[in-house]
Amino acid sequence: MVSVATRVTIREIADLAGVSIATVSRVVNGRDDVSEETRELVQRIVREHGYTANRSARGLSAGRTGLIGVLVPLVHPAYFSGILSGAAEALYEHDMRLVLSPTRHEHDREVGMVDRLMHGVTDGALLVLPEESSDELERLLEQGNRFVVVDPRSPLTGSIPSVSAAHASGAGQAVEHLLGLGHRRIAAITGPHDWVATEDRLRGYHAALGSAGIMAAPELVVDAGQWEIAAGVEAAERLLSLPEPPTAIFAFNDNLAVGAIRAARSRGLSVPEDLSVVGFDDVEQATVITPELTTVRQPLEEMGRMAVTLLIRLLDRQRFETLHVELATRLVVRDSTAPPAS
Amino acid sequence: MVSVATRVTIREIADLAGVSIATVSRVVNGRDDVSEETRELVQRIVREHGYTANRSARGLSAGRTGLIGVLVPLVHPAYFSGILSGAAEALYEHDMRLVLSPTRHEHDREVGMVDRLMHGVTDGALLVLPEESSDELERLLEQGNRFVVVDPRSPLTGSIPSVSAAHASGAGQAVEHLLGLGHRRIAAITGPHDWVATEDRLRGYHAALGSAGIMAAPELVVDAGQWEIAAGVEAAERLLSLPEPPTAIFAFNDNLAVGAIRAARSRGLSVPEDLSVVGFDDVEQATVITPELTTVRQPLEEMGRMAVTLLIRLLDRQRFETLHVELATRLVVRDSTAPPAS
DNA sequence: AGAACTACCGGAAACGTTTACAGCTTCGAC
DNA sequence: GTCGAAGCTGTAAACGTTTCCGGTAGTTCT
Repeated sequence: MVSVATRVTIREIADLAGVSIATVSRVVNGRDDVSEETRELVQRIVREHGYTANRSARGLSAGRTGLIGVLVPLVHPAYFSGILSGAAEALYEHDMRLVLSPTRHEHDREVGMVDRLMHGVTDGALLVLPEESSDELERLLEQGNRFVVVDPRSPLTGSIPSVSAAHASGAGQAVEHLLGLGHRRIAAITGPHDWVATEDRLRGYHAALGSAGIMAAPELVVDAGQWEIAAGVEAAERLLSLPEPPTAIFAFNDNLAVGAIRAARSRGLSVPEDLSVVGFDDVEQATVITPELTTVRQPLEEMGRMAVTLLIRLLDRQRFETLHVELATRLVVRDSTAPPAS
Repeated sequence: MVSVATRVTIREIADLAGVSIATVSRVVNGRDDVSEETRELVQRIVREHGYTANRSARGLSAGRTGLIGVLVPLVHPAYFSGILSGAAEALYEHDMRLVLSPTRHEHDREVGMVDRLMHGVTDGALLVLPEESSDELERLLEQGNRFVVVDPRSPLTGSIPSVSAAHASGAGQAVEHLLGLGHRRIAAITGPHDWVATEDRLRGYHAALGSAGIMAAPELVVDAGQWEIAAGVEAAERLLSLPEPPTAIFAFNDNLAVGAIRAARSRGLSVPEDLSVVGFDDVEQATVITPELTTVRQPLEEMGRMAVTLLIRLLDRQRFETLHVELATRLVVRDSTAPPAS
């Protein structure tokens, strides 16, 4: 019963096949300088014994571990799970694995973590919503670390590879949808103003209004300052107590939209009859609340997959041509929007 | 710009400190057979150069990689993210890392994955909600794999270490709460009947009713067969169209509870005035819906942490006396419950 | 004063791979 | 019939640690 389970090594496979370990290694790694019959023989033995190369040994010898670190703030579960699952799946297809490193709140730890993570543990990393400044990231890159930023929080300088969603275009779609329904007084509840997501969505909002020939009223744009429900409630209350309140609110994420709906309800307004609300993100909760939320879907899984693709390319060839990828967003129309009351 | 960034090795630290690599290794690993002054000298140099042991090398040499795998079905994001973040944090405190392996739908892959994961990659694993039968798990254990099961889906036989939530006690609390409000016709919407979670919660439900001297009416227990919202809607509709409908529903998870609320609302019943609803899990969504859901909180983070504790004990060969840990659940009273209409 | 510890440290062998290099065939061309 | 090239394979040197084993110096005991 004490099967100590000492795993089968390349040595044993080699002996069994009557070849050298070098040959086994070549077969396992798909090199092409092996004769067809040797290859088949070795492959059969490998299969029969369920041999897989010891990753530590491979890591030591070849300098690549097949592990990718993912630094992600666990505070946004609904958001990060999409990215993670996309990334994990894409990595799996390359026989690589994902090492999860939750970046808690403490900033100072973060930059050191990338560093530590890389050393002898992972070949590269995905940084999701990093706190780091562009400068710090640039420095990491120059030190030879290989990573891709997913959904940068601050604008990035040229050479840092990144994947993000088409914030502006998504915001545009949202506003156009509301315009199409006949709304003219369309408010915006924005997130923290130093986030790329906020700035780009704001740009999209203004652009859409502008090309419909509408001047955005400054009092209709309120800064929630965060992404949480409570902030959404508060911002919406400000909007709804205006002398001439909006007939529609575009909230810059789903949480804020939920807050807006709550604020409306507590004033006796019903959504969407008296007020239309659009969110952004399309997290799971969007379909849980009533009415189900019209919102802009971020392609989270796809972002994860794309980030992996970029990173692997980065690791293979040393030079990286495509630096920044922006993935399309799409408006999902549900029940929280309708033509204005009048 | 081609700073190849060759990391500092133990060799260099040793040279710098004028000692052998063996001594550096001892210091770094906190062995006690090093003189105080040598230790301090080495520690200073290590700190100055930011040296960390290459994990691949350590893994090869010592047979331990400091990585543990977590097999988790990514289909339940709200649920797993709590466990993951608890586990990751606990691991971090032991300077270990978490390798994420999403177990998609394909069952056959799962058992092989544990196996593959262990070999030269991780020292052990956490299996969250495994599909495997107790027998298969037992076999894995005997092959020398070290793992802890988190929230077993099927009942486990003796020797498999596991962490789970106090399903029965939580269910009891929920029912007692409803009884305390004055409810007598309390229905249950159960999950898939072969899950431990379902069976235990059912046991708690019956026990609480029983000790209040109430015989559970069989027609008040309906099997949703899954954990999704749609199933909850359907089950609740069956309950509400009974000749003598319940005044309260205990749904076996939050999704089902959301479904129940929807079903009630679409019949013109309002929650909690006409119908009380209690959920189970306390996922993020519970606070998003209106009314906010009264529900039984599972200590997800704590489960993750505890699983790590158990696993690390298992790896250290400190023989483990406690095989199965059950963590307490706690009723969180919010707005979806109230005294019956009378 | 010698023996027996103890505390500390270094040498060197492992750990399981990858890969540069060299060696052996075989074959076509001259 | 020799030469070079091409195709295949084996040898052995890395990769960066941990840890066993042995050695030296100092200390205590008898």
